[in-house]
Amino acid sequence: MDTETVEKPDLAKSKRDRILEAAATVFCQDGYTGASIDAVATKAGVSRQTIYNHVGDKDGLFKEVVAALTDKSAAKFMLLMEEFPEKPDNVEAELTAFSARFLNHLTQDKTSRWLLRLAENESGRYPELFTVWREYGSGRKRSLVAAHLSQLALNGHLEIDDSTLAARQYLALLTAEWRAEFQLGRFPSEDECTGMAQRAVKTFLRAFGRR
Amino acid sequence: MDTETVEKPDLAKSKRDRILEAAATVFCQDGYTGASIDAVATKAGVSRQTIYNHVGDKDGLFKEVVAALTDKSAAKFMLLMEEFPEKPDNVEAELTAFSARFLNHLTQDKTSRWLLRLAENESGRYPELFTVWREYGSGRKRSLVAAHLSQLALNGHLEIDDSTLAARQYLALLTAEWRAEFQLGRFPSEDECTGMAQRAVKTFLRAFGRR
DNA sequence: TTCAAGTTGGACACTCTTGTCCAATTGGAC
DNA sequence: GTCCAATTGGACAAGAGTGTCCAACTTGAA
Repeated sequence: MDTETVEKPDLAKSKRDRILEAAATVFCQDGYTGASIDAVATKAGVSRQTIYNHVGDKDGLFKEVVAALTDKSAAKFMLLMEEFPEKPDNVEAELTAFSARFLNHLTQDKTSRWLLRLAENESGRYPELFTVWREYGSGRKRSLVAAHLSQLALNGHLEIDDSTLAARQYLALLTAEWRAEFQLGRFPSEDECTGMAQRAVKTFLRAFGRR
Repeated sequence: MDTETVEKPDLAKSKRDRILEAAATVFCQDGYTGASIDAVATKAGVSRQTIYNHVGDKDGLFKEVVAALTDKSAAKFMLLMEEFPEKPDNVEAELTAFSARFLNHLTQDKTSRWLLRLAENESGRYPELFTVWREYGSGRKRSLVAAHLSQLALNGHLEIDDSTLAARQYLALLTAEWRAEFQLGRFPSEDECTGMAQRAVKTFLRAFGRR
C-alpha cells in the first residue's frame, strides 16, 4: 500500500479513522461492557479481524478512542476560547455572545458530548483515564476560563476575588440548563442556547459585575 | 410462612429487601449490562433462583430497584426541605446552613447518589424510567426549591423575577463543586460541604439578595 | 407430626462475546 | 504480470451470562 515500510498514510488511516469513529459511537451508546466489537466492525464497514490488527483488543480500542477524542476536543476548545472577550465595550453583550457560542459548541460537537458521556459512565472502570481527561479536559477548561475572567477583572469589567471559583460558578450557571436538556436526550437549538447564555450571564454579572 | 394467603411480611420482606439493596449496589457499580444476577445473588446472600422467584427477570429486578430507590429518596428529600428557612433573621447564615445540610444529605444518602448515577448512566436504555425519575425527582426538587425561594422573596429577603430560574441557578451553584468531587469518586466531608455552601450562597446572594 | 410455601444449589440449553487462527482475496507498487 | 502487505470472512475454543427445571432442604404453622 505504500512504497516504504513507513506506515500507511491514506487508505489505512482512513480505515483506522472509520474504526475509531464507529467505536466512539458504539461505546457512548452502549457503554464499555455493552459495546461489542462486532457492532463496531459492522458500523465501520470493516471486518472484525481488522480491528484486532489495528488496536490489539477491546481495551486498546477503548483507550485509543478516548485518546483521539480528547485530543480533538481539546483542540477545538482552545480555538473557541480565543473568542473570549478581552477588552469589551459592552461586557454583558459580549460575554453573552461568547457564552452562546460556548453552548452551541457543546451541542454541535459530537466529540465533546461523547467524551462527556464516556467520562461520566466509564469513570469507574478506568479511573486513570478519567483523571487524565478531567485534568486535561474539564480542569484545563476551567483554568483557561479563570485566566480570562481575571483579565476582565484587571481591566475593570468585573469584581472578582477568587477567579477559579468564579470560573467554576460561571460554568455551572452557564451549563445548568444545557445539562438538563442534554440528559433528557434533547439538543438545544441555537436560539435556546442564546437564551440560556443570556440568563446565565445576567445572573453572573449581578454577582460579579462592576457595581 | 403466613397463616392466610395474604403475603409474607417478615422473613420474605427482609429477603426481598436484601435483594433490592444488593441489586442497587451492583447496578450502580457495573451498569445494567455489566451487572450479573449471580453477583447480586452472592452479594445478597441468596440463591439465584430466589431472585427469579421474586422479580421475574433482570428487567423486572432493575425496575423494582429504581422504583424502590426513587420512593426512598423522595421521602428523605421532602423531610430535608422542611428545614428550608422561612422567616430568617439572617438570610445568608440560615440559607448557608440549609445548603450545607443539603450537600451533606447528597453525600451521605447512598440512595440518592445511586439514583443519580443510575439515571445518568441508564437514561439511554430506559428513557421512560428516566423521565419519571426526572419529573418526580429532579424536577420536583427544583419546583420545591423555587416555591421556597419565592416565599423568601415575598418576605423581602430576596429579589427574584423568575423563581424557577433562580432555583435552577441556586442548585447549579450549590452542587457545582460537589459534583466535581463526586465524579472523582471523592465524598466531601462535612466541613468541605460547609465551605461549598458558603461560597455558593455568597454568590447567589450577590445576584439575588436585597440591595 | 405433617403440611406447604419458600428456598436452595446444581444441571442444563441457549445466546452472545472475545480473541485466535488461517486460507483466500484484494489492490497498489514495481 | 508479480509481489507484498492489508484485508476479509469463516471457523473455532473458551468463557460468561440468562433463564428454566427440578429434586432436596428448611421452617413455621396447624
